[in-house]
Amino acid sequence: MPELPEVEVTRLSFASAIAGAAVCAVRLGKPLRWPLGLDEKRLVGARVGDAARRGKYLWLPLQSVTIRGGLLMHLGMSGSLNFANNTASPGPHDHFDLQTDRGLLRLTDPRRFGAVIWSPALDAEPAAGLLGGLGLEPFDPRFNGAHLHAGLSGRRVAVKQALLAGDIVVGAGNIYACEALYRAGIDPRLPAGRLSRPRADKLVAAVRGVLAQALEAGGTTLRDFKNAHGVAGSFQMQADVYGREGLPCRVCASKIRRIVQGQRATYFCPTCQKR
DNA sequence: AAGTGGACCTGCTAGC
DNA sequence: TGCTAGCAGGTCCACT
Repeated sequence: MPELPEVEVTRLSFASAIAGAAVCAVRLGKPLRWPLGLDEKRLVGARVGDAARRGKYLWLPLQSVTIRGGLLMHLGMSGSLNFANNTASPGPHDHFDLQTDRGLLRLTDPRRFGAVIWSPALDAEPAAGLLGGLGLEPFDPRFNGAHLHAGLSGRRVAVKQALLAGDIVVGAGNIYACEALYRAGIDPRLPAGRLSRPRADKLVAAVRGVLAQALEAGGTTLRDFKNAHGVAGSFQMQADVYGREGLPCRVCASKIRRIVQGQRATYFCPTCQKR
């Protein structure tokens, strides 16, 4: 489900409401991708700080007299967070509850590819080892044509897969990688190392543009994405290629094609996007 | 080192 | 109507 816009929309929808809250209880459901890494009772009494985001990870600082660190959360493919006052009893897919004096933060994740991990760090950067290989944030000014071009150079994988890998720039998942390449007029099959410097500039702008627009639309809701207040996103209405196999390109009316790259679906316009 | 494929888990949809 | 195969927004890990 969640690419950067969805994660950021989620963060923005509950961060200010939960900041300063005190943890009253914690409930764990079925196992997620990794264990919490701490006896959950130790979180009780901790104060919640300002929620942050790095890539598709959320960072929730927690501090008490006995602990100091935070929860690194990932929504995987099917996860979503809800923050509300009413304490409905947990459903079969609710696998993490953080009950606070200001409401219940609940992770719902049917496929359980998501994670909630305790990390004794002061911020998300050094947390766990999971963030180590991440590339730049897409809105970081250092993410520019030169950086992208250098990151892609020498790589023989398709540019779409290189974008998805997240070691150059984070945040663009399968939907937005397809959309960005379409906007930049780049064939997703182009070997990464063959992307020219001018086209790298275009791709940087396209990645930013697509993510910014999706952010504004509240993210993409293909089946079940909702922000922490249960509101769906609407970017899917604006997608030019993703999920539009066989439909006419909005620019040239060619049929949008679907191929598979690295076991993931890729959608593109065979006319507008060139090698 | 970079590239590839498998793994994790559940639910929904299309097709027979 | 009911079963099955295939597919889904992510990303780590083992292996070549």
